Amino acid sequence: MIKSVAGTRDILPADIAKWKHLQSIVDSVFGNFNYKEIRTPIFEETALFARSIGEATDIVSKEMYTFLDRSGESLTLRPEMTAGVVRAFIEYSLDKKQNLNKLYYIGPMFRQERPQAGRFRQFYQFGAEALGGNDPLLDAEMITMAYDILAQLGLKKLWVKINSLGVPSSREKYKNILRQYLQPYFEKLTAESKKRFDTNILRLFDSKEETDLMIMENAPLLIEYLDDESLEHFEKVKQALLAAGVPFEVNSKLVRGLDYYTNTTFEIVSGSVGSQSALCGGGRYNGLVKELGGNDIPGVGFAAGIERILLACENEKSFALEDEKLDLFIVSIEKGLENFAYRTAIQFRRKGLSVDLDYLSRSVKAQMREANRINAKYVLLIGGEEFEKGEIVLKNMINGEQKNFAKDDLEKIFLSIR
RNA sequence: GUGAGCAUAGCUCAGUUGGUUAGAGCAUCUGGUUGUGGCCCAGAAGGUCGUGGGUUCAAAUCCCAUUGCUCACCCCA
Repeated sequence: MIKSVAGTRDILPADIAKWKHLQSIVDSVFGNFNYKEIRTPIFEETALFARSIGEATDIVSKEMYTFLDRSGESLTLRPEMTAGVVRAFIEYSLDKKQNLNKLYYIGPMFRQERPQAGRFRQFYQFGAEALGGNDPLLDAEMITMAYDILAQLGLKKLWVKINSLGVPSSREKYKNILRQYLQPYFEKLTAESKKRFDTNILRLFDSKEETDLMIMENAPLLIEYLDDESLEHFEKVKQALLAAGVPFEVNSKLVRGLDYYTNTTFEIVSGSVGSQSALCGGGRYNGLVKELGGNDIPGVGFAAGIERILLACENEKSFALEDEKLDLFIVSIEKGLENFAYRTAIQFRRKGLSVDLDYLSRSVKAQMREANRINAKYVLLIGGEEFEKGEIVLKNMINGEQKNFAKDDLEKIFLSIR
């Protein structure tokens, strides 16, 4: 048997309602904040991701689905969406059409990692990008939208963590200070952390090893080395979040793995999923548009993992959806009525009712069971004595009441169903 | 890439120290008087016990290999 590829999954009809529910909340919240949807290709030139996300990041160095197409060009299935959105933004000079572009997206992303709870190789994200503004209100707006969407899904166990990474120059200065602090302890670090010392020294803060944690206990914090402007920006973000009533905690150890972040970074974690607890993450990326060949335009954005969010919703039973109902099921009491049944079904369907009928030549009892199984609100019984008299029977499946109608008086039947 | 655990019916799982035709619940299907659902009752169908090898008189059960899945590390959404 051929099965779906590891780390990919099918969303079966039984699960679709949950996805649509989430999507409708996403559309409405982003719409209320005046964000416009953008759709970009699922694959891009490999160089786009290498330049934006960062050559040395895990995503680029070992997780991308990269392939050569038939002309020999290196293409990559998008591992995240910001790069593609910024590419489109530059390609179509969206900054010339309006000063501030507020965009959102929803769709599949691809990363070749080991699957585990809340982590897939094809996974869905929604997210937003605001390009063209450096206002801290926009940073706060991102966090607020993400929080509102999760809250509207009924999630409770949420923690919003925010931090500021400052501008690249102050961050580099700080990294040197951190290196100096760690130098004497280097030999005591775990093997994993020794590696991080070179690749991404900030990550040492979220090591899970006791010995590393003890060493990091007294390490200097980035926030103490922020330039005044970054500090002021961060302060305004916090004020705006307070104004919006979004609970948050400053976590000066919060580091995000993508190279392009500047100033604000944030993450919302859930206590209701496994160890992959970050439901969404994002931050400001003021150098990215320029890095990708555009003008020097600031940006801020976030992405959220839909599978993780739905997992949290499931575990918290955060929302319940009504069973789907069918307006009408048509039961044929005897054979030979196929054309009448079919024509009737089509007429009601074209009037906007959801209608189904038996395609398997089943007994009346089996047809009734089927009507019940699929939650039909009404059943139309055709055939038998009534049919010979020119009548058909409409049965209300909620209260069991039956009513006869002239078989060609579909308008009246339609009105009593609606 | 590293580590651990688990593979029995469509789904969730039982299966005693290896011992007859491998079970249950749910779901499915058929019946319970001619043409009427839900609840109830009766019955049916459905499994080469992941795959391959080995030990044994005898393997779902023990051993080895292999594949798949799950969870965790790394990292991230």
